[in-house]
Amino acid sequence: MPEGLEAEIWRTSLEVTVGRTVVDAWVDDRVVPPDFVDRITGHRIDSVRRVGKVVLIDTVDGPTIGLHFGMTGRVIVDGIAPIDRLQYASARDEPEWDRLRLFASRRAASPALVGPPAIRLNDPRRLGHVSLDADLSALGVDMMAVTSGRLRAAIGRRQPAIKTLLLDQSAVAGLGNMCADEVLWWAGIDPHRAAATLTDDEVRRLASAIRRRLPIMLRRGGSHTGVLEPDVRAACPPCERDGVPLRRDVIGGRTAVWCPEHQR
DNA sequence: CGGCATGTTTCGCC
DNA sequence: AGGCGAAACATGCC
Repeated sequence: MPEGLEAEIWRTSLEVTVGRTVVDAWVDDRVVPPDFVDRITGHRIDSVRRVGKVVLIDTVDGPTIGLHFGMTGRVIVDGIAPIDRLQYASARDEPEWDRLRLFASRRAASPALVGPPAIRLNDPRRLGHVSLDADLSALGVDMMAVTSGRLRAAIGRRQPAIKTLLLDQSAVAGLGNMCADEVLWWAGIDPHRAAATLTDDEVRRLASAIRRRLPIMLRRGGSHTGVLEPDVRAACPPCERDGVPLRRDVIGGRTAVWCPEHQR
């Protein structure tokens, strides 16, 4: 999926739908609960939230819709895609990739007045899904609420590589593969390091990198706007900090890009 | 054509 | 029991 930053961008763009009433929905029932249309039709959108990488749409006296994006899911609001192209997904907008279409109106249900969908979830690979009243209690501290203390608590005595821990949504919710590499680069920590071996100072640096860099990447448009942007990840040029060639290693089944000179 | 991809879940093996 | 890695999922792109 898109990472938490993309979810946050979509959450913001979905705010224009607050106050509208869902008058109809179309679903791909392979990734949407079978009773979705019945349960959601007629309910007014109350608020839009983000938890980790999940966008939540609360309805008045109805269920909370959860949008889970998988690797290639994206949101289109009133025909506008806030993120036109995901790095590793298609630039095309194929209606057949729609998994959810929500039709909404500012009045109570009157299908005759309904135009194009207010909200579309478009996902070529179909690794995403839609939930109703999902249980998100297993998620760890949200990426935007990380502090050194909370990060230290999330690490505990856990021995997996720190890169793996940052991707574990039950430890820290919202970081994905690109942001995890990015904050480790800024913190100067080798992604292979066993999480529990990080010193207090290293945990502080990591928490600080998360707090400082995420808002910057959010402003720039998402997870792909860091030092380790996609071109850099693919080519592994010299590190912009110290000139030593970047390296690629598979850690926890995911490609990690890092600098062997300043990340220790 | 082969390999890889901003992710999550499941399965089998220590 | 618990942790870890590989595989599976599904499809487009380079």
